[in-house]
Amino acid sequence: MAKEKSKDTPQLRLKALAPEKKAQLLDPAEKEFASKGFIGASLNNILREAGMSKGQAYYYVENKADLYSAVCERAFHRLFKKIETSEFSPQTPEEFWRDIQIFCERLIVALNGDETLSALGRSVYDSKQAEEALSEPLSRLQIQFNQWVELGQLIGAIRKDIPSDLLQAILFGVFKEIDRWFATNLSKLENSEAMRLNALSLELLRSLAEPKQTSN
Amino acid sequence: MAKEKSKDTPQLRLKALAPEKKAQLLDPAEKEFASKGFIGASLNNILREAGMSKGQAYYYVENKADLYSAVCERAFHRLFKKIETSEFSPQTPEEFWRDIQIFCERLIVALNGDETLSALGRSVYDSKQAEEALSEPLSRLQIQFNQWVELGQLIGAIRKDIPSDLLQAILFGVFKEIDRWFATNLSKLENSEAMRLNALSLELLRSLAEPKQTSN
DNA sequence: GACAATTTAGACCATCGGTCCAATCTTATA
DNA sequence: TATAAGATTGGACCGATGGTCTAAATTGTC
Repeated sequence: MAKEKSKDTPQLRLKALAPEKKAQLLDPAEKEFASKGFIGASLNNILREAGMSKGQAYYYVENKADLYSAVCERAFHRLFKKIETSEFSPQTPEEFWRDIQIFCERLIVALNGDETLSALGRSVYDSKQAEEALSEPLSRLQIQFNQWVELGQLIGAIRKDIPSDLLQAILFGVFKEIDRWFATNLSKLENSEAMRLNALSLELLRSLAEPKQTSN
Repeated sequence: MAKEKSKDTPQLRLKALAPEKKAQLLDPAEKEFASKGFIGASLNNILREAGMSKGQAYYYVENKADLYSAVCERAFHRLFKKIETSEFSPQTPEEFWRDIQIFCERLIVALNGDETLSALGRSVYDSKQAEEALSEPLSRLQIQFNQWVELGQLIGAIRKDIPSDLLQAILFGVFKEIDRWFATNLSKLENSEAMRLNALSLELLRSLAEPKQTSN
């Protein structure tokens, strides 16, 4: 008794599931979430598409938010496998910002090559609920981000006069708006103009984060 | 026949409604939207609270989004009556940014004095749907904002190397994140620190919007 | 082959925003 | 004042939503 097989939570059961069966649920879910957003996505639709009964799905997933989270985690891994982050250990502000630039470029390339992925990414902004559903993976991302910021501060690439979570929020906010703007306006843009704005955007982020020249 | 009394749309009927009856619907609605957000708010709840039947409510309001919009418009007027915008015709960048600062200070004071109002304001970020529901008043706001930006560009207070809608989105985004951060962190802050960060935030916005020193 | 544990199907639930129309209440006209 | 026409209201009803529950089917074990 009490075999402790520990498959007693939906999340663990999902993790232990055969890949093709996992995909049977997550693939249609990803398509639906990416195209309709978190709130607009219909669970019933997804299940119909997946050919799966409610009882079955809810055996592997806690609720809609949990399904969304699972979908996003999978997509997230897919993205990071594409980016294959190289080592990141800059010694000077110049190196720091060069590395950041390289990372951003890779990110952009990766996202451009996978429309579903980037649509899914943008779906985070669909609603508070979507953001809450991803609070766990997002906070992991934030920790990573924080390490970068701390490193940047250590070598003088990033200002110290703003609470780091506020700075972080601002940078994320700017990044988000730029991302959104490009997502809706890229098609109308000359290629050269697009590249100019791209470079400019990064400079904008940099100018926000850099220490003010006066002191510090 | 065809008397053209023109009360044939819910919006017009609502506008023509006796103030106290209008309040009977909008007051509970405002409370609900402010505390639960656009999506979380329950129409049935609001109607129960208002002591109003569905048929009645839908006679004065097109749908949930329309009700939300009406609530926000009313709150918006309330806010602007508090701010009483003075004339705005700066001649130099210094004057421009001073005026902006004055405006921001008034805005902050006004919002601090009305928690429901600021909660309602923040509810715009609840979801895409909320934003869409307010697209009309928001676009009016944007026109106003654009005029400021154009004026600022004319007198050299605002950069011209970024498409103005992108710049606008970025500034709004930063403003939003700062607002959010203060909303959740203000209580933990020393008063002097709060004031320092407040001034710093404005400088941040300014540094984003100002022309780069090198050229124009 | 028998027993226990895991897995599945899908009826069922409350609630949601929204529709509809018969009943009532106002108003204008004759 | 009687009546017809319009404005207003109540609330039953609708399809769809995310979520629950349980009896049955399947699988694993000895």
